[in-house]
Amino acid sequence: MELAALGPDGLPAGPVVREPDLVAAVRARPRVGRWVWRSTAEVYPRLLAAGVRVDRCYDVEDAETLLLGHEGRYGEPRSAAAALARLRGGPVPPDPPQRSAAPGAQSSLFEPEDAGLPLADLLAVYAEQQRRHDRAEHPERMRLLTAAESAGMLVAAEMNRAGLPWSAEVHRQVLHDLLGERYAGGGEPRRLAELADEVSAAFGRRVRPDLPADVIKAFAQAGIRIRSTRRWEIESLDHPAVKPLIEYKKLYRVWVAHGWSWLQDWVREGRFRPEFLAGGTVTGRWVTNGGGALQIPKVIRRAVVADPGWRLVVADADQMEPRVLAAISRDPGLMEVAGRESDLYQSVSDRAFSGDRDQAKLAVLGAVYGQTSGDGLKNLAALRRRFPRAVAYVDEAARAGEEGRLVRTWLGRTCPPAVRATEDPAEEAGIPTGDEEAADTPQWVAGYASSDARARGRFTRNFVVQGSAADWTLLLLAALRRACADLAAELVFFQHDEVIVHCPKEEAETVVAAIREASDLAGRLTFGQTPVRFPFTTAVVECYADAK
DNA sequence: AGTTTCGGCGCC
DNA sequence: AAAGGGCGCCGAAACT
Repeated sequence: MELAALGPDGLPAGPVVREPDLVAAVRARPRVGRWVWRSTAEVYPRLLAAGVRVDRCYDVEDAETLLLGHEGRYGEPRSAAAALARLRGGPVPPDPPQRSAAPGAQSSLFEPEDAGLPLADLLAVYAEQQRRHDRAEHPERMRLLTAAESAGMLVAAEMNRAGLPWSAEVHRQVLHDLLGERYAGGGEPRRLAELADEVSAAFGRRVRPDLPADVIKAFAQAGIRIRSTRRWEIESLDHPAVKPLIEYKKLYRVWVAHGWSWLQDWVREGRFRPEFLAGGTVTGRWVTNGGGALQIPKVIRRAVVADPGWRLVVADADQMEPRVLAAISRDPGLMEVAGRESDLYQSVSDRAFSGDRDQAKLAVLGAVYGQTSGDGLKNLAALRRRFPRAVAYVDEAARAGEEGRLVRTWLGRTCPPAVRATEDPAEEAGIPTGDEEAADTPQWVAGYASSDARARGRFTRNFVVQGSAADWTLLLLAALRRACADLAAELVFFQHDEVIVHCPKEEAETVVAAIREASDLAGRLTFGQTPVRFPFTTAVVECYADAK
C-alpha cells in the first residue's frame, strides 16, 4: 500500500511511502491526527482485529455519498473509482452490489476484491471533495457532517467488534417463561399451540392464527368484516377469538424473530454481534444488518447482561426530536422550553394545552410526522399559535417536498429527489391494470397525484427533524467515543436516541458524566449558539431490562 | 426450486 | 381514537 502525509492545506507534504502491511503502517504512526482512506468499513475492521485504533478518519466514499446527495445527484455511483471517473471524464463504473450479512458471519470468507485506487488518484478525489465542500450551501456545516459521519463509521466498526453482552441462559429462560416447552421437530412451542387451540375453539373450526387470510375468512364466517388482521383493527372487536389471537400474535413474534433459532444464529461467546451501519438510511439514522438489533423487544432485553464486575450505562436522550426542532427552527418559545432539562412535553402542555401532556405530545409528534387526521391535527392549531416558527419550519419542509424540491438537515444531509413519474401513463395515473378494480378507478385517479405529493411532503417534513437529530447524534457519539478512549469502557449499542456503554463498575459514574459533557459539546458543535439543551436519562444497570 | 413481494409487527 | 415519518425481519404467498 501507499501512504503520503498531508500538509495543513490538505495537499501531500513529502514523498509517497510504500508499506507492505496496513496494520504495521498504521501502528507505526500513532501520532497521525487523521487518516484519509477510501472506506472505513473495509479498512478499520482489519486494524481493530490487530488491536490498532485510530483517533480520526476521513472516509472518502462516505463523503462522496453525502456530497452527491447535497448536489442533488442522489443515487449516482458513489465509489472512489466512480468519483475518479467523473473527475477524469471516463466511463463511470456502477457500484458493486452490497454484500449482505449472513447469520453468525464474523468476517468475509474471501478477501473483498480490491476496490482501492492508486494513491495519486485517491488524493485527486479527496482534493476535489474539499472543493465541493466549499461550494456547499453551508461549507463549514458540510465539513462537519462528513467528519462526523466518518467518526460514526469508526464507532460502528468498534461496536461491531465489541458486540452486545448477551446471556444465552437468561434468553432461554425468558423464552421458556413466555412460550413454554419446545416440541421436537421445530413446531410451535406449547404456549402457542394452546393459544391456537383457543382461537380455533372460539371460531368453532380449525384456524391458523399466523395466516391472515385464514383469520379474515374465519371472522367473515362469524359475521365480522375486517380489512386486515392488524392488531389495532381487531382489538376492539367483540368476539371471543380476539384475546387469544392478540396474545398469539405477540408471542409468535417473539418466537419467530427472537426465539431459539435467533439465539443459535446470532449469539456467540456471550455477545450478540449485529453489524451497525452508520448513515444507512436516507435520513442519516443508522441501520443494522442481522438479528434485528434495532428492534429488540422489551421482554428480550432481559438477556442483555453486563460481564461480571461490569455495568451497562444506558443513556436515552429526552424528547430529542422536539429539542432538535427548537434548535433548527430557532423558534423563541420552543427554544426557551427546550432550554430546560425538565420534561419538554409537560412544558409545552403548560403553555398551549392547559396541562394535558398527552395532547401536547401528540400535537408535537403530529407536527413532526405530518399527521393528517385525528386529535393531533386539531391540536396543531394550538401548537402553531404558541410556537409559530417551529411549525412554519416543518410546514415549509413539507411544502418543499410537495413541490418536488430538496430539503436538507441542519448539517446538510439532503433528501433524495422526487421520483420521476413513470413512462407508462396508466401506471403514472395509478390506474390498476386488473379489471376487477376498474369500478373504483375514477375517484382514485382524481386524488392520486396530490396524495403522492402529500406523501413526499410528509417525508420531507419528517426528514429535516429526524435527519438533523441524526446529525446531532453523530457528534454525540464522536465525543463520547473520545471520552471513553482513555477508559476500559466501550460503546456497545446505539439506537437513534439511545446509547449503551459497557464498562467496569468503577467507571460507571465517569461514563455518566462523559455522556452529559458529550451531549453539551454535540449541541454546541452541531447547532451553534442556542439555549437548547439535550438532557439524557441515564441508568447504571447490570441488565438492560432494568434501565426503564 | 429459487427469488421477490406482502402482511404484520418489533423498535425509535 | 386513529393510523403520520424512518427502518429490519420473518414466514407465507406470489412470482419466475
